[in-house]
Amino acid sequence: MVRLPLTPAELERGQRLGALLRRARGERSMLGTALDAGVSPETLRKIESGRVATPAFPTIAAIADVLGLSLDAVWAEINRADAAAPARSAHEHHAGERLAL
Amino acid sequence: MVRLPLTPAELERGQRLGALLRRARGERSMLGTALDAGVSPETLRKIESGRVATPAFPTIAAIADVLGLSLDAVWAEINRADAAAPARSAHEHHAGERLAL
DNA sequence: CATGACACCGATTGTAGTACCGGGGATAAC
DNA sequence: GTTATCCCCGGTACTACAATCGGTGTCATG
Repeated sequence: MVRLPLTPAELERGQRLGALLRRARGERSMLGTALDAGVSPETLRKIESGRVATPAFPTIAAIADVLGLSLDAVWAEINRADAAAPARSAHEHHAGERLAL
Repeated sequence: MVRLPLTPAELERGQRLGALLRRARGERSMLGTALDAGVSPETLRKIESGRVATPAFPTIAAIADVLGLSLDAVWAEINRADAAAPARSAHEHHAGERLAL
């Protein structure tokens, strides 16, 4: 394979990521949030709607920064319900447990 | 534009990200680290060598997880020397200051 | 010397992220 | 009715990532 299609588990994690960001945005406008984060409003909308499952690290970091979210907390949260679905490697042994800051 | 080419600032940030990860890996083998994180060894090598400037959020999160790194600390660190280079939006006002958990 | 394991590199392939362009709907103000 | 703002959506375009396949070099071991 050259670029593995996203697994169902990754797609669901993308959904949780989007829902988390939308919740954290609260009353703020999507447009202003996107501009403050330095990303396109369409990009933010696609991430929030879960249509972009694995966004770039700087993109999520910038958005989390604007929303006052901890990246570690975000990562831990969206992996909460992911235990039963092995990602792509048989080496997967314990993901989401070394999050202490 | 449709998909802006990476800016020099983003490329340099990618270099810092790679250097940081390589430093954090220490004596551990690149192969084992990549497999533990569930990513391809080539992918980890490209990230560490700075040839992939904006990796996916889950990719960096998985690697940081294996290395015991805080994502917030990583993001803050690689943005340290980035103040003089405006990213892509004039809205950029203060990046890397809301990292408290 | 040969073998194996590890790191590095160049080239290639295919999917996916980012962003722009319209258009649509809903609300509120003038 | 018009204007404005905000959110949502489908389609499109271009770049970048993720991964595989060879090949090269090194170092340790047999």
